[in-house]
Amino acid sequence: MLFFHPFKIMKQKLETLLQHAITCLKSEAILDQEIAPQIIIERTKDSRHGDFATNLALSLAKPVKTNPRQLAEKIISLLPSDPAIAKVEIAGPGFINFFISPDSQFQIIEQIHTAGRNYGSSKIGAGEKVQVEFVSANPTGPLHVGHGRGAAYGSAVADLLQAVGFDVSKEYYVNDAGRQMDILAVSIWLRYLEECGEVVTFPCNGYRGEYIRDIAFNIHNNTGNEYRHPAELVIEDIPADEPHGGDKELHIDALIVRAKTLLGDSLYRDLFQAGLNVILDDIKDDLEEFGVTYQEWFSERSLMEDHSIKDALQRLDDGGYLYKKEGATWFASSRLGDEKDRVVVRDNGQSTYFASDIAYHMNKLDRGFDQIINIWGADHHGYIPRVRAAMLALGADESKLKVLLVQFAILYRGTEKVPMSTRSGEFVTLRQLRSEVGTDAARFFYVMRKSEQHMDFDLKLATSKTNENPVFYVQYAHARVCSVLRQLDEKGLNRNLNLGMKNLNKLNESHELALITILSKYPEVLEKAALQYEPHLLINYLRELATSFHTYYNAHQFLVENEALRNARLNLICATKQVLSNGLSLLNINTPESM
RNA sequence: GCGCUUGUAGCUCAGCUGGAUAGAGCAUCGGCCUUCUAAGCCGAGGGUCACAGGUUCGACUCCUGUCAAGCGCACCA
Repeated sequence: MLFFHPFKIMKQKLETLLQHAITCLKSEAILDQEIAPQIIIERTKDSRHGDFATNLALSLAKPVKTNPRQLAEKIISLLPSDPAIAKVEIAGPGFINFFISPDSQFQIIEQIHTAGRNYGSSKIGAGEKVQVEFVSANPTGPLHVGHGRGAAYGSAVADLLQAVGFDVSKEYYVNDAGRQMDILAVSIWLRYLEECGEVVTFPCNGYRGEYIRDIAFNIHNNTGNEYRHPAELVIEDIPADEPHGGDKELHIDALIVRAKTLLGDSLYRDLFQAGLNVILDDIKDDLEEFGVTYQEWFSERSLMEDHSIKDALQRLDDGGYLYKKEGATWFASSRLGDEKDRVVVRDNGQSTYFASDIAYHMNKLDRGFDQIINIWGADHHGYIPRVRAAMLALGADESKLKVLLVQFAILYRGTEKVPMSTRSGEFVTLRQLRSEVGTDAARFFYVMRKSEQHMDFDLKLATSKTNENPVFYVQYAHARVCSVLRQLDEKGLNRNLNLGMKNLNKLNESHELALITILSKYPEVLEKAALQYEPHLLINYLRELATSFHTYYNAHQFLVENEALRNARLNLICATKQVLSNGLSLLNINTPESM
């Protein structure tokens, strides 16, 4: 039995015992036969309350019409005895507290040793295909620190799900079609023309980042004047830009049209593609260096090229969900919970971004995923009802769709808010952040907070080398165990695994028992963090584990004279090292052997 | 105006889906290195859980209302 979880077995055992007591209560006519109480067994917060507790007496007090403490006493008297349970107590208003026998607790150390890197993993998600789509930033520039949070969170969620047995596929939706990409192409073209020596005024709505100049520079270097046209022709009869009393949208749209006519379809496409490739490659490298990898990079444009959009719209039409109004085609999403209907084909014949998204979700459904998880920036929350409506209209079970929102991190430099806008080119990139604080710290920091929580990210603090960052605290615990093992070696001592396992019962210091209890919680923490999509629970756990270890370290010497005790302690701290390593690795954070 | 999210220590955040005395980290103050790394440990102070009602044995947690902050309400993506 590879995935053996003592805690689960313990809970099941307690449940069986309590069930027995309930049956007795019924046969003694204390409890009505009809009532089937839910037995809830939870971990205690405080070790003085034992290891597990149930509120059964509290919830049954009313139907039984007696006070909870009296009932608890009765229940306890009806419990069969069990060697794994050392003590049962009544506490507070009527809780029943269970104290697990130490022998039973010690088993966990052997479990961890046997399971190794698999300790904590499970199969609860077995047989279920899950897709996690995240980041999916427009390939119009480098990723910034806002995307970083989505990347860290999304990959953590996916990896957690994988660890508990789901068949997970990570995917990036590439918005390689649409107006924003045209604006990118034009921005590159204009910078290119500047490289050629033409004098053009850059549109206020264009992408102004330095990376655009780099791309233009390279294109000019590689292809010479192939894309060159005189500036006069480029701006001839173009409506004025905003600073000159015009409309910036009209201005840039006219420039797009001009670029297409002057360059022709083929050259325009080449330019467009060159920009896309450079930026997308950069994003891929960036994410990979951040420890984020994907199974699939899904192209929006492919949905147009293989007629998926047409097919999807056809399906909506077949269901009677499409209608024409004012030259456009509308999806009657308001009939399916959206606040109003949405355009899917504009009056100029172009399909909207939403139409692509409908096709994309149809494609996801067709690929047979049981769960479709979309991780979006919180600013897109208004978009959820229309996608749900699309799922329904496509005849899908909309509960398959889960949208998890990530609040943007608000950047500060000290007390000063850092303004961010991709267009203005004024942003801190993920790459900058990583090089300043390190990948480990960045990942840890991002995932440390609940995803829907607004997050203040103080660059000054994160970039300062003062190491207030909790990631070091956890890594340090791991490094300390390694250090102890090195010391063992230096002292010419050997580790005797079996001797240690035989003497686990010598671990009776309160610090040791506390540490063992925490180690035993890891599988349930992992399971919960995965099923609730809350990786911060894992971080919290690792911090708690590290604290417990550091406390123990300071209170007791591990490398003691007594060989039996020494090896028992070594087994305990090696189990700790294993769990720290499992947790950190899952989050793609390094586990240094020395610091 | 409508909708979504948030409001917990001076600051940044947890709080196991309704349980026991609301917890960490940072900051402040006081202790601990001839002993396995002091990036550590121990202790102290600090709270009307935004506010007001309600539901029940029991509410930070659920319901209603109010206030405050962020975001969204396109034939943009």
